[in-house]
Amino acid sequence: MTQAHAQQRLDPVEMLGERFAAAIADAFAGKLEGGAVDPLITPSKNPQHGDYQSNAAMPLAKTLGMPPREVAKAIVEKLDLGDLATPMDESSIAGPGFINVRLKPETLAELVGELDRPGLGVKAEEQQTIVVDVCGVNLAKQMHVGHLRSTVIGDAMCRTLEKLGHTVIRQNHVGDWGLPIAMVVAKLQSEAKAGRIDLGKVTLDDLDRLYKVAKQESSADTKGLKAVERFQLGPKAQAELEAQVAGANEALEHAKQTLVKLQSGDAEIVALWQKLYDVTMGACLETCKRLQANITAKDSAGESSFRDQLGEIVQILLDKKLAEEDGGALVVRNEGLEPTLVRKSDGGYLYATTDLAAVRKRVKQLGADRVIYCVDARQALHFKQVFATAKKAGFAHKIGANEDSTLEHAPFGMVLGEDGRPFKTRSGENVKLSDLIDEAEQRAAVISTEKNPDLAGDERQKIAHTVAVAALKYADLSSDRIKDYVFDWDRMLAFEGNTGPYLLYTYVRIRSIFRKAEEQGIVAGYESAALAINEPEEKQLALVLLRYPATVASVARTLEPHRMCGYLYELAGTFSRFFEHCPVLKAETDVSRLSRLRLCDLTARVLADGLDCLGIQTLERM
RNA sequence: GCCCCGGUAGCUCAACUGGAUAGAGCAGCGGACUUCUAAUCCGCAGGUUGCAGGUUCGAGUCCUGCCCGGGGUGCCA
Repeated sequence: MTQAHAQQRLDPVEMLGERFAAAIADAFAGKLEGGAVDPLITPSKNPQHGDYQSNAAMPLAKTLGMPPREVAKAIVEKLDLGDLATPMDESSIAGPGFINVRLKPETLAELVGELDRPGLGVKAEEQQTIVVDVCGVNLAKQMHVGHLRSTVIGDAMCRTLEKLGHTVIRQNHVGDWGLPIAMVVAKLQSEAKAGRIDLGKVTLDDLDRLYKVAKQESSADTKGLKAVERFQLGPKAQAELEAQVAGANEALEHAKQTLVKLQSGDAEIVALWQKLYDVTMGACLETCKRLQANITAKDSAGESSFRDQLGEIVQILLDKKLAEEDGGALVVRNEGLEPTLVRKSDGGYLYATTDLAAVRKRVKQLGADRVIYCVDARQALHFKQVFATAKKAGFAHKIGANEDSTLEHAPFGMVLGEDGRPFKTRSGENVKLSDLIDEAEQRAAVISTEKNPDLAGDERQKIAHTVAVAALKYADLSSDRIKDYVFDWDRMLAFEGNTGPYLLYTYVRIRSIFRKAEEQGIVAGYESAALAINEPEEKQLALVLLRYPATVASVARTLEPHRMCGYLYELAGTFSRFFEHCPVLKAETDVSRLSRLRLCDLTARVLADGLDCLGIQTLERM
């Protein structure tokens, strides 16, 4: 038996699918046009209906013009499930034509045994090179909850894709270029010259503050001025606003000049920019590390790295007659979309231009078959425009490929506070990601002290960190990413419900069994013990375990990590019920004890592997 | 104005992309601990899936039109 064949036998859905497909082809030979019929096998929701079911009869009834139960009957008559399942007959058909299957206990044991391998049954897919846009920090800005989502969700996608054998390249598209950055550079320069800031000691907090000041200073209150003029609010108000507007225009002009210097490689300005870059990225990568997100310096690919290609990109668009002039600017028009601005009337480029260059690099240089953007949902229109334009311009065509690489936006919603408005501090500032992690750790330490006072201080700190990060990340991953989600400390750190801590706790309980088993000297030999799936709780556990490989695949397909969370939560719950009803160490027979130990071990490994897909680490104790 | 995304139990969320009686957790009520870590488990109660039509053997899921909320919308990124 080949490895591939051994793997193929693993998933009951596929195994049953093959048998059902054969039965359908046999039963309706000559009556069905065009290829194989999907046997529509799915695990049964309700154990009363069996373990698996085929829903194929109903849609077939339509094309065949027969009553669905007749179709089901004809399928069952031709069905050869061999020794996989208990015998099938008319009583296997229910409702409008569901065909219910119950696996034999021995078959179930064999399948679980096959799952119990190093890869846990996860099948390597046809290998692709996949570029994932993650994190997306901006220079001189603290990371906030928006970056948390891109980082955590993006990293989870990457890990899941890697688990399936793909080559994943993370790209942190750092916002490190353009007028806003030049504004901060200009401000940093003037502050340093005035002796108000020490360039050797500058922190991200300093830069964040300068950013806000600079932005404030260079945004002219022309609306205010117009209002004052229109409503004649007095010479004093008018003079103040005129001064503000004049000052802002001056600051803006200065920033533009700084940008020109930066672009032309002025040594002093470039050094200041480099300072900005180093300070920001140092803090960003440190935060990624604390979050156990696998994003490092080598993944950084800032907007600045495309600065010399923007003219060329636009030239290609012109050569291909895709870009046209409109009001002095250059736009690309795509069917059903707003025009995409790729060059301003003053000759400057826009973020669409940079993103087009990035698509080209990712596909042609990095060799991406699939490019995924884990970015805020508000960018949806922007990405539609970029993708459409990139495809027309040939930027999405991988060298030697037959078709364009897929470009996908995996959007996520906002993080809201308990009041339902964007998550901010009381004073209306964005919450710093590093502060968020600090607070999560403090809260986790308090809870840990309450629940398990015997732990040593340093172990508690370690546990608090792991639990805090798990709670924070899991909260972000466990609901459908497209929706906004409500940030709630108590809920994410709760040990009941669909939370990180609950899953960690389940894992810890299993590990505890093995410590105890070792103390009692009864741990040997469970790895290869015969599995005895007899009790209903054992059976349910086995059935849930078998769904793991398909779950990994579905997360990779849909880019929805919350499916993994839902699965792991169900696994943990099913295990807890098993654990409640089926004594392990005190099992009645040696055979049963070893079998259950093996189930425990397998469950722990699936939990750990699934959490690893999400970028969450496990613990031995908590 | 146009486009995109949401609307499911009092609250926070699921529902394997059209399948059987819409499921969890919290909050409420009632049970099970000299434990394999009770940070758990069992039970009760809680629903016109925003509204109205339509397609289908079957709709929370698909199509149309409304209502509510959020977001986006050529010279910021």
